[in-house]
Amino acid sequence: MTLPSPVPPARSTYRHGDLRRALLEAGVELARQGGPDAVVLREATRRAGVVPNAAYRHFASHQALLRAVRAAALSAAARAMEAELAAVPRDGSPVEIARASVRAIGAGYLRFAQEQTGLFRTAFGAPVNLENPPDDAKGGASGLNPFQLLGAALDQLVTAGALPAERRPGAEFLAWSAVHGLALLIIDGPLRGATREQTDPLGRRLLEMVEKGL
Amino acid sequence: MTLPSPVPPARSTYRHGDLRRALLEAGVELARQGGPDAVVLREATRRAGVVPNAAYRHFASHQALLRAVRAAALSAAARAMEAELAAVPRDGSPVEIARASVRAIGAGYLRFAQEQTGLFRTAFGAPVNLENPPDDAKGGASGLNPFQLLGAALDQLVTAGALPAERRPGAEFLAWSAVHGLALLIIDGPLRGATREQTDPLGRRLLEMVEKGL
DNA sequence: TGTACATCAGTGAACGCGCGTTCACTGATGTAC
DNA sequence: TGTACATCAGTGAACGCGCGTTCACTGATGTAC
Repeated sequence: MTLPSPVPPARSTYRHGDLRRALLEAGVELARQGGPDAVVLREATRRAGVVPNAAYRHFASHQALLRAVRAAALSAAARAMEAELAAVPRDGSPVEIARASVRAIGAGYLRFAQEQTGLFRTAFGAPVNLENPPDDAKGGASGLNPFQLLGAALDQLVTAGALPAERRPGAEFLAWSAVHGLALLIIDGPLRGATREQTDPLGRRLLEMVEKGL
Repeated sequence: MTLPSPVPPARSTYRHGDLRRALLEAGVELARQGGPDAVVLREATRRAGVVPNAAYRHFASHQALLRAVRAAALSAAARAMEAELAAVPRDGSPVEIARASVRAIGAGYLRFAQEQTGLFRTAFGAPVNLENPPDDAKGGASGLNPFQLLGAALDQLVTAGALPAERRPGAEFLAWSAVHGLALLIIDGPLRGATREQTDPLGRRLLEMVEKGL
């Protein structure tokens, strides 16, 4: 999974200037194109126009680089969800707004999975600990990670009176399961290759199912 | 991810006898312990007590071996689900039986994910084409693969009158999403390390949500 | 304002690793006469 | 029933690959006097 590196970025000075950022950005780009397995330390240094071991001035190991990339991917996901959330119309009853918010979270998640599959895989594909996210770039603008965003939306649902408080505990796991599962069906499973025209209605039906079933 | 091979199985004869089966079984064992990435051709030959390239008499490539292992994992999943299905009590209204069957499919899937995580990952972890399963070992006793088993249970639900026929199309994707998502949350996500006492109720609530929301 | 020096970011070369795969081979087995 | 021979399953040795990581180094930068 090693792609031909682009332009060896001619460096006038002996020092690079901001190698850590350059490596991280290269790593994110690799993840975007090929998921977590494509985050190869040597390739990142190639893209930064630097010798392989130079990476060790800024990351203790390949794993450390991957962790940083994962954090960035998680943050990108959060931002995608916040964007969807921001588009929710504010005029309407609290219940309507709360319901629309939950749907927006789900839709944002699905959209991110489809449009940024590599980053999605990197953020959510393998062992992920959303309770203790890495320090770098925890969330989006709000500072919340994707899981916390969903939690907040569900709280809103309770406050608005659309979800009985006794059903709230654990509800994020149920909602997350449904949406995460559909995302994977679309990018890896039987729905691979389906068009947005086919998957969007499924997404809506799924969110409807969650709303009704919670 | 290469484990120390066990006993070099002393072979009296020059020929192995049933190397294809031995390689496949070794591959399945590797998958069981470490998921698809642990299915390493050389390690399988080591376990079969044979030189690496001997594998090429029976599998065209590493990929071909992996495909066969995946098929076996898929079949194991189908059998786990059928086992759960067989335990559904047959006395009761058709609606009750149909509902219990759908729940059994879901419960079997979740159980397989928790008890045979490596095989689960191998069967469902990465790109999977359940429409055209490989020829070897398509399903369990019934010959149906996991996805088809779910479809059959949903059909039963329609026949029994518990699910409006017009909601049937695509319903397998919704149900599968929910269960698949929860499985991943448990083995990879925030629910990793949770006990059965914690996850079982979540599984029940999830299946309840699906039933109500479909 | 100019010079000496410590710091430490990036260099250059090399490692061991296990992998999948190719080649020309050898010798056990089953078949035809 | 015995022998000659073709088949083809498993051997032995070797490949190139790209990876992560370690070592001793060099030379640009910022700071203290």
